[in-house]
Amino acid sequence: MPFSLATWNINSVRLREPIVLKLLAEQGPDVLCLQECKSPVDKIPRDGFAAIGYPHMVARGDKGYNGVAILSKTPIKEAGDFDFAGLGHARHIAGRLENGVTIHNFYVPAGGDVPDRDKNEKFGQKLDYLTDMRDHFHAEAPQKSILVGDLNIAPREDDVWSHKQLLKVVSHTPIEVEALAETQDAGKWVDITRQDIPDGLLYSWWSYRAKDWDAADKGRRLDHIWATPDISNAAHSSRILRDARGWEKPSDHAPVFATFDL
DNA sequence: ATGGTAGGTCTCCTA
Repeated sequence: MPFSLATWNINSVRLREPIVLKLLAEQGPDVLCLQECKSPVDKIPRDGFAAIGYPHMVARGDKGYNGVAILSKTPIKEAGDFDFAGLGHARHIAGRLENGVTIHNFYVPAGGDVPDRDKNEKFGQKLDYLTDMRDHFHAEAPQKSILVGDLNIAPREDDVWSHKQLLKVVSHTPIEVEALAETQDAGKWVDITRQDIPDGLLYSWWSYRAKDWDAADKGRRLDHIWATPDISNAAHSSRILRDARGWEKPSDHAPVFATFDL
């Protein structure tokens, strides 16, 4: 049975309920993973999602920050949540589908503006978060699993609009790229988006601060879909729905999709 | 080099 999933940093699920509904109605992924819901779990507008065919949800939430949720057409069971780096933030939720696939939904800390942990505590927290992710997946090899989310790192030169100009910009510094690679290696995670689309510029985020995000096109690929080797061959049809960045009251992220024949 | 926009919330913090 093929099943499709999408991951989307929604930047307030309550404010953007209309475009979440639009995405679900028009694209119909079986599973939608959201980050930056910025809502307590009991205030997520789940009735609206249920009404159009997504009655199942697992989620974690903080009051005004962070927050992750997995919406599903079919039943999904909670399968744990991590508090990496001991931040006490709602940045991860895992769910298990009836087909036995485990989905990890992450919102990795953005890391502040200065890429130096001595001058910027947030950057240290980001690196610590990635170290704990790495250690976890090293200690316990994930199987039949998909890891998605806003990982807040654009690893490849063609994942950013200018590799050279972003080398010292948080999200594309060599130390972050290395930390992400170590996390990926520790779980033997396969980057599904780049497995399907190996060549060319690919972005999932464009700053709100650009005058004309579409024309300037100064994007970064911060949002990822990874899978374990036992199911990575089943993946296909990856895409990024750039159109959604231009919708009414948009998120600054576009949703990333993949399909798995399982 | 700087400042630009957006969301949430006990007015500034986070991205």
